[in-house]
Formats: sequence, structure tokens, C-alpha cells
Amino acid sequence: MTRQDSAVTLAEVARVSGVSSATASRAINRRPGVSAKVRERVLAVAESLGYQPNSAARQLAGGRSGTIGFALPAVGLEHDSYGSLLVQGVSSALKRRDLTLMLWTTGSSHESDILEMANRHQLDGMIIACPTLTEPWVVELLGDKRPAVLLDSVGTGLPAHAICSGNYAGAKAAVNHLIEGGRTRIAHISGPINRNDARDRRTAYNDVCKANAISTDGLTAGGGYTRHGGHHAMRQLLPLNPDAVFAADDTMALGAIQSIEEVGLRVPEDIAVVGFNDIVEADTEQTQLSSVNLNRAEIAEAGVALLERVIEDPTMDPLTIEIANHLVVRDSSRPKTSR
Amino acid sequence: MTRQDSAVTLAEVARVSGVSSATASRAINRRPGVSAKVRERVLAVAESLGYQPNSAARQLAGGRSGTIGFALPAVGLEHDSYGSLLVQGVSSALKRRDLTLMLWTTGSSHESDILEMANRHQLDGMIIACPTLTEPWVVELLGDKRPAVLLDSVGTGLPAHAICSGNYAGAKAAVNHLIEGGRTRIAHISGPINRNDARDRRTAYNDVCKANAISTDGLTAGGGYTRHGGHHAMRQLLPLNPDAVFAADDTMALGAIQSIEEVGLRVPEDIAVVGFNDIVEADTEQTQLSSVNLNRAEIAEAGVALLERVIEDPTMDPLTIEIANHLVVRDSSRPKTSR
DNA sequence: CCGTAGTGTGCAAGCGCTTCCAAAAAGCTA
DNA sequence: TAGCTTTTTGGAAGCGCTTGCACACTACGG
Repeated sequence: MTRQDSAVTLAEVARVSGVSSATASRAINRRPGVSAKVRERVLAVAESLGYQPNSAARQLAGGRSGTIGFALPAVGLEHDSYGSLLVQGVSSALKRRDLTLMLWTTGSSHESDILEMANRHQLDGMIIACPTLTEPWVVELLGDKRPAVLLDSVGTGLPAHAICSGNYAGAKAAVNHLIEGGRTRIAHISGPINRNDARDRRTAYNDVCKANAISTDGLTAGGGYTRHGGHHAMRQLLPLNPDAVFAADDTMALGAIQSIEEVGLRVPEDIAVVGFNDIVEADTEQTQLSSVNLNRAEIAEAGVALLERVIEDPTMDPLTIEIANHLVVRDSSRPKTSR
Repeated sequence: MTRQDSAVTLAEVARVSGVSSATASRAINRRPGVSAKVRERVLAVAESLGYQPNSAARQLAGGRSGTIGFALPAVGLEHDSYGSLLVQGVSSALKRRDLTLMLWTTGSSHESDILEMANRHQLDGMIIACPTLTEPWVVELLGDKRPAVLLDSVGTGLPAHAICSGNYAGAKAAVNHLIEGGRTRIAHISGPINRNDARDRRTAYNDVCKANAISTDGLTAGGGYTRHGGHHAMRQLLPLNPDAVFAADDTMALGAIQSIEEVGLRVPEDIAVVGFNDIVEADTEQTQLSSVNLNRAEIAEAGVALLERVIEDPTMDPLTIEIANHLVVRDSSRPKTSR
């Protein structure tokens, strides 16, 4: 409760410890060249004095800011949980590393400010989540010398470090699962097609169907990643008599299920449904929706970890890491034959 | 594309402009004591050189960081759009003022780090969104001398600056509207009752009913702010024959509607429904849900504006600003008599 | 034409920290 | 124990900016 005036400086700690501030600095930053005994003492003093390094001074002198920027489209925060979980994941991944998060939402025009800000604050690195295809500001940001990692934005064609969430692989698994369940007429409800994830999932759907000689003609409808979009898309698809649907997103899948049941058909007996994202609502008493579980927390963690490596060695060759996801099979995609 | 090395310093600008760095600093910060002519010249030079003030140096010398912290429970980011819209709003409100956002999600244990961080980074102020009742870290943060504004967290009982979103007033309007529509047996589906907003809405419901001599006995059920929670709650309430439901949240309201329709009743003919938040899905072809529109963007903007005032004058008396919201009447609460 | 306000400007002292460099201490080997 | 290397420490120079203070200059009224 007693809050010291935060005015405890390194010099203070050094004085009390009976060493120079140079030594104190080294001790506190756990740099080599300090005897263990002295280090212990300094650390103890710092602790007892409630010393808080002044990050501005540290940055000014040292060059690194201990802060990383996170650019995220504002839309991502409106949409169900796309960005939210990412923000949360990145936030805690950074906290764990004692780094600080500076957040910018993009989409409200002037994103070039971001680069300006990154310079102003000498950010150690940037994490960029841009689900839509290559935007000018992303290109600009990547062109900058500042270490950067793309999250879930593969397909930019740029030589950048990236974490991708296996949209293609996950969708492939989902569709394969439907086929293995004996389904032969598989429809797809796709997301906004200017988004990388939506695009990848659709591509996977097409590829798998083609590989299995299953027609996809006219069996795709857009659902815009919303429940009602899914509902509407399904209504369009129903006349084509699909026996399965792969929705690019759980929200749409739930809408689709509603649509299916409204016309008196049953899930999964008549139509099997698989979604994507494995949101909370996918697993409830009323609905048991099969879905591809995407671990956003893990993606965020991997992104931060990768960024750390890039900061360490900025000359590193562009690296793309794919985070494995897994299909969670629930009742909505029970095989046709079984039971 | 040509990115200068960001190494343009104030001294550089001063040299080129033919003035001292003191004058350059004053000119750039638009401080008094610089002739208009010189100021113009300096600004022009700064512009042409692409000068970016180094925020660390500025902070170290000047004291203020130009950065404000935003503490937000991680749960808020999972839940539909509670925190997301707030983050977005705060983010752009700050951007507009050329301030920077430092974000911390809380809930992942050690929140006392926040205070530590606030000191480390010498944040100019804090915005705190904590929908649950007084948490220790919030109290600690408010006890600190740093300017702080509470968002949507009224009820802490602490003498703090706060923006509140009129949960009580909005809920009151909603219930009154139902009564005016001729409803006499009004149920309530409440949110997590450890949350301020949920609590306020429930209180308003009780108060209005009491004021109108309408019974509330057993007519309240918790829905946890989820669709299925709402569905489940409604199922419990149906045997009590309500002719209206006020749900503390649209998501729950949608679940409730589903529940109502499942047993063959109709909205609004048999049961009128009003939600809260006015989420996107409230207004679609299939569902026309009456709801209380809560302008998160405005709340965020007001919060930042208030914080700015507090930063200006830290001795200011605790001020609570209520952001007005309004009931959006749609089909789901059409009066009993009409049509 | 001089004294006195004012107004613009520059000097220089930091802000709190890191780090280069040199000096001191300690640990070796012969 | 001398002579060398290695480890530990301190001195001090900044990092880029703001700001208190002194100084120069202009503009007055007397």
C-alpha cells in the first residue's frame, strides 16, 4: 500500500550496495563480469528498495525498448473471437517474457502511422495480424528493417517470418473426415474470400473433393463468417441435396444447422456438418458440432517466440511455422452408416 | 520505400534550420517563446528531414510518456464483444490524440505487475475496464497516484473517475417499454452476477417491476451471457408463463427466442423479448430483436477524454460520466394489443 | 536618448541508464 | 615471488530530448 515514489534509481541502488552504478547495472541485467557475491547483494538491495528500472532511460541508453507492437485489424475485434484470442494470447506471451505490448488497431485509415510509431518508440519488433490479403501498410511494415512476424496471414508472397495456423491442413482433414464418413455430396459455406484463412479453407475443400472425384459444382456459398450468413447460405445449398457441409467457421455452421433443421432435415442423419475454429458453442448439450480446433493461444505464443528469435538474429532466413490443429469429431458428423 | 535510418535527431533539425536545439524543441512542441518565422522554418525542416521525435528521450527529459495503459480482463476478450469494442474504441480515441496504447490483459494471475509496469513506463494514465466487482489490483491501481479512469465498472465504491454506460437506465427503459406494451408477467434472464453490468441491469428490472407492482417472484434466471445459457434459462422460465422477457444481453435473448419457438410459442405475440447491447445479430431478417444500444465507441472516447482532463488536473474531484444509451425497438417487443 | 519591459534565442545541465575503456584485484604459472 | 593473464570494478561519456536561466535584442514611454 505504501507506494514509494518510484524515484528509486539505479544510482540509489548502487550507492546502498556500495558499488558503482555500472556494476549495479550489470548485476541487475544479469550480464557477465560481476562476481556472484556482488550480484546477489545488488539484487537484494534492488528488491528491498523496490527498484523499478526506468524503461525510457534504459531504452535511450541501451537501444532496445522491450516493447513490441501488435497491429491488428479492427474488424478482427468485431468478428467473433478472431482477434480477441490473438490479443489475449500475444499479451500473455509477452508478459511471460517481460515484454510490453503496444497495440494498434488498423482499418481506421492512416495505418502508415504505425510505422511512424514503431520508429518513435523504437519497438523491438512487430507482430502483424492481417487476415486479408496483402495490404499496402503491411508491405510497408515488412519492408522496414524492424523485426516482424506475420500471424495467420500467409499468402502475402512476401519473404517474411510467419506463423500460420494450418487452415489448409485443417480444412483438408475436415473434408476427408466427411468423405470417410460415407458422404458423397459435400457442400461448402465459405468465409469472406478476401481473407487468407477463408480462402485456404475453400481451396482445401476443392482440392480434397477433386482428389476424391467428388463434385463441388455450385456447392459453395458464401456465409461471411456470421451465423445468419451461414443460415442463408445453407438455405441456398439445400435444394442441391448435399449430404454434408463443411463450413469455414463454426458460427456459420451453427446457422447452417438451424437452417437444416428448419426444413425438417436432421444433423447428422441427413446432413453431416463440420465447422472450423472449435468455438465454445460448438460443444453444448444441444449441438455437438465437429470442428477444427485452432489454438490461437499457441499461435500467439509461437509468434512471440519466433519474433524473439528474429530480434536475436535479424538476418535469419524467412521462416514459416505451421501450428498444427486437430479435428474434433463430435456428433454433427457421425458417419452415415454407423449407429 | 526509402526508409531513412530514423536517425534524424532534433540536433540535426536544429543545425539545418540554423537554430539551437532548444529553439527547435520549442518550435516542434509548439511551445510559446518562438517567433512565428523561426517556428515555420523549423517545422518545415523537420518535415523534410522526416524527423521522428525519439519518445524515450522525450520521456526521460520531459517526464510524460505519451502512453496510456489499458487494463482489461482477458475474459472480456473471449466473451462476445465486450472488450473487443472497447479496445478498438480506446485504440482509436488515443490514436486521434497522438497517444499510444499499452495493453494489459488481466486475469492471468499476477496483475500487480500492471502497477509495476505503469511505473516502469511512466504511463501518463490508465484506463481500467473491469466488469467484475472491485478486484484487489484495481483498488491498488486506483490507490496509485497515476491518473486513472474506470470504464463501465461503476460500483467499486471508490472515489474514482469513471465512465458508466447507463446499464441501470437502459435496463429501466427496456422494462418500462415492455410494461407499456401491455406486458404484465415479465421475466428476466440475468448475466453473471459478479459483474457490475449484469447486476445493474437486474436491479433495474427489479426496481421497475416493483414500482409498477409487477411480480418478479422466481421470474429471474441466470444465463451467463451465452446463447445456450439464455436458451436454458428460458426453458426454466417458460413454465411460469411469462408474457415478456428482458434478457441482460442479446446473445442470451437470441437463445431465449430459440427456446420460446421450440415449444411452439411465438415472439412477440406470446412473449415479447428485449435484449441488451444491440449486437449486429439483433437486427436481421430472421430476428428483429429489440435491444438497448450501448455505444462502446462513445464510452471509450469519453473515457479517454476524461483521462485527458485528469492528466491535466490530477487534483480534480472524482467524476462519473454516464453515457446515454437508447432503446432500439424492433419487432420482438411489439405491443400485445397492436397489429 | 536612456532605462525598463518584454520577447526570442542559446547555453548547458540534467533525465536514468548502458557500455567502452582503463584500472584494480585476483588467479595463475614458473 | 615475480610476471603474466583473467576477472571484477569504477569512471565517464553519451543516448536525444526538455527546460531553467542568462543573455541579446526590440519596443516602448519618459
